[in-house]
Amino acid sequence: MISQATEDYIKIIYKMKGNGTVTTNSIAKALNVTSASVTNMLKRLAEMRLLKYTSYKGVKLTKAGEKIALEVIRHHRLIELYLSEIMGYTWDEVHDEAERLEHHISEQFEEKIFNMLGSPEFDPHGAPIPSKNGDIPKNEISPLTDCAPGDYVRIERVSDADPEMLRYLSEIGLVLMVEIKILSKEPFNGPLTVNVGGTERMIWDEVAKNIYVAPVLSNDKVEA
Amino acid sequence: MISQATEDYIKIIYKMKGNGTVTTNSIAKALNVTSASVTNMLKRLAEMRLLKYTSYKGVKLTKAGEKIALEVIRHHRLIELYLSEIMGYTWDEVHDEAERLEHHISEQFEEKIFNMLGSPEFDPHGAPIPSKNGDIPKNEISPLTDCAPGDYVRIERVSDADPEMLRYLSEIGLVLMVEIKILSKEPFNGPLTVNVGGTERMIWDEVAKNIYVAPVLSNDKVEA
DNA sequence: ATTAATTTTTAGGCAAGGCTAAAAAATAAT
DNA sequence: ATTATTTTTTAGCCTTGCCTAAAAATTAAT
Repeated sequence: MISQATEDYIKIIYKMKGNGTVTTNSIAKALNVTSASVTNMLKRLAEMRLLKYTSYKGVKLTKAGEKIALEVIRHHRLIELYLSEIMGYTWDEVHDEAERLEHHISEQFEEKIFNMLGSPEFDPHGAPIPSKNGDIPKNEISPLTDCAPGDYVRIERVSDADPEMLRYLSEIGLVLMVEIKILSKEPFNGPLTVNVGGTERMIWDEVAKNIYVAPVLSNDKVEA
Repeated sequence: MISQATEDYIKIIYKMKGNGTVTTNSIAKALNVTSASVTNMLKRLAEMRLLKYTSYKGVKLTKAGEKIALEVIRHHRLIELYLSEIMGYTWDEVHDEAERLEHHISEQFEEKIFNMLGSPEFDPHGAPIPSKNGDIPKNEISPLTDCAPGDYVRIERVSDADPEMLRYLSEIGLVLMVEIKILSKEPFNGPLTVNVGGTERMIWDEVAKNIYVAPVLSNDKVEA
């Protein structure tokens, strides 16, 4: 049996591999443990052949490790969607519940909710749900912070990490699939002003960082 | 935070208090650990004031311990019912899944499924679901083994421990709420013959032990 | 009432997964 | 090219929960 701690380490390492080298320190921060604990654990995970670990250098998941990461992430996102779609959770409530349950559901449970949800590809925050064999649904998105005045975009994904932030976002109407128009943008990571459903809103960096968008073609149908 | 091991010990102790003294050995057998491990754990649980423990004598849950037991059992039975009613599990599949999940759902999750199920009182095997404040729904049932020829009874509860047994029982039509007539019973724990939906069946001790029934009044409505 | 059998506890260990404090390595700054 | 700083690793310790083997207590049997 594979422990919860193991799954947590593997998952976080998988998630961090996007932004540069995965260091002992960064793992420690992400998991809220000391670096010493991380070094210790990395050695054991390397023993189990879930990752390659070279002292002082860094860490890289093996195929086996990546498989586990994707399974856990699949669980997490399916559960989030299930809680939201079937059980009436709001999108700020699903993360914490999923974070625990992801380690404890059976394959059967996974299959059942996958079918009940109609083979979904994205979770309530727009994150892709890895398929059973590890494929990740693609969608072309870019950070809201990269937008320029005049852009007309649709919100395709938000970070699920901070419930407070999610509540704030729904309050001001920034939910998935909403289309917004960028009105202005200040330099040096300054705030954007956008039009959301007729209302003008200001979105500063700390908020914008959590939002990913895709361009909307003004006359979708015609150009498709 | 209260560990899974703790919950498992407390739950099993609670369940065993019905049949006489709860001994170190009986706990060990039920949990599939050594007696030495049990002694060790009991000392720690006593420290936590979840039970009273006197060496060589026995063990008794405190109010606090009992509260935990009831919470875990409530979780277990609500989850079993949810899996069966909402997710389409069969009654032999629910126990194992519930056994894991019972330790990891939130209060919110508990409340949601409780409401989705319409404030249920019994799980798919007829076991009572303790209420939030620890009350246990009563129903008057007796072991099938206590029946006498001529009795006309309804199956009100079955043990959920053995999936194989549960599959067998459904196969021969012995499911909850089914009414059966006792045709004969051999002495010395010998087999019973019963009439189940028109078919005559033989039920021997090992099977009958798992079944609990309540008498059916031949003309319910009139006598009620 | 002893002896025999059973049950329970003690003693000592082990693996997971944390921690702190100190040492060592790598990186940055003069 | 040293010195200073930051990062990482070692070393040693702790708790939880499990184990085995031996000792002690209890219960059963003569």
